Amino acid sequence: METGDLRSAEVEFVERIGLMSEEDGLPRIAGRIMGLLMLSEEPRTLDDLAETLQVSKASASTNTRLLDRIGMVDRTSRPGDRRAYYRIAPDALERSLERMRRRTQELVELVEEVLPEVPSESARARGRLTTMVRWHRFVLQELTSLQERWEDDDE
Amino acid sequence: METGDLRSAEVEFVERIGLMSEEDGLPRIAGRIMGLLMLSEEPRTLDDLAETLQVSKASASTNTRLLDRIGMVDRTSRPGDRRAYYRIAPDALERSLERMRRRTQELVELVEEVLPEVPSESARARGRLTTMVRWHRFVLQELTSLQERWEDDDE
DNA sequence: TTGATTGTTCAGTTCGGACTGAACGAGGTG
DNA sequence: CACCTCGTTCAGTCCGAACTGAACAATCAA
Repeated sequence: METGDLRSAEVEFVERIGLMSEEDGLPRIAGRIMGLLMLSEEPRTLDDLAETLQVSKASASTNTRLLDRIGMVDRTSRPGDRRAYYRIAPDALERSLERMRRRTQELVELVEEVLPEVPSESARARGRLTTMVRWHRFVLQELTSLQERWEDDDE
Repeated sequence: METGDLRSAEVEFVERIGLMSEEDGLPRIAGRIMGLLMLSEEPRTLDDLAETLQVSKASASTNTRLLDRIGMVDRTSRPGDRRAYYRIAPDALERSLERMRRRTQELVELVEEVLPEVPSESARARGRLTTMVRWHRFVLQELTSLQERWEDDDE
């Protein structure tokens, strides 16, 4: 088990990723797990994660499951070993973008739903909302093409 | 003062924007203010916002100031009137993108700082981190070009 | 069977940000 | 001056998410 304490620069990195994740709406521990796994040469077990990050096994379990569910980490395994080994999902970056796209899409739908309710006398409001829809649709489309270009370029 | 209660579809919209903002790391009330101002034909005073949203004036004040600071709303004024009138900043959409760019930039710097600390034996980890930097740099650059294309296209 | 090992779930606590009431400051008006 | 109006700030409360300990599967081994 590749445990061992982290060096101070690594601790710092893990904490900063934890804080950034919080701003993203993920629990801090989930972020710390991501940070640690980014730095890890080998996948890590639940106990390893809990011990290295000094959090309870319950938290480690809850948060790895969360990260697994949203596709940010993968569970892997080894022959003759009952434990699960967690690693950063190979497509984690794409998943992040995917999450962003979904959020943008949600906003577009929300605005489109309210638009018919805004009286036609409210010309400024209607114009503003219409622009919002156009903008977010544009962003949505660009994010998709961006990803395609990356995938082409990456190989 | 263009007060008056909101219709139910509008209340629904305002609440949903409030919830989405929370996921973005903004207070719910800040989001509700954004939602309300999106729908408003005229700018609104602090008292108007507080009353319509049924929150304290203190909250309205704190959150309009927050939104003003991050450039999402504007304070406007009228002759012979001491009050401030708040509206969605005309460049609010660009500001959102700006915020996203800053966050991406921060992440790039963070990873670049930790990379030299990762031992050269950790080939997988180093490769992963390097790809992360490349990806986010790519996104950063694309977001900028995206905005330029929008601005050209918009006129 | 008993006893480890691994992981999940749940009840309860903790902690921090959001929100409010109230006091205050800064201007304006009579 | 006294008395508004408008807005900010601060101390304190409240609420909910995050986290933990402990109990509980489930699986394997002896």
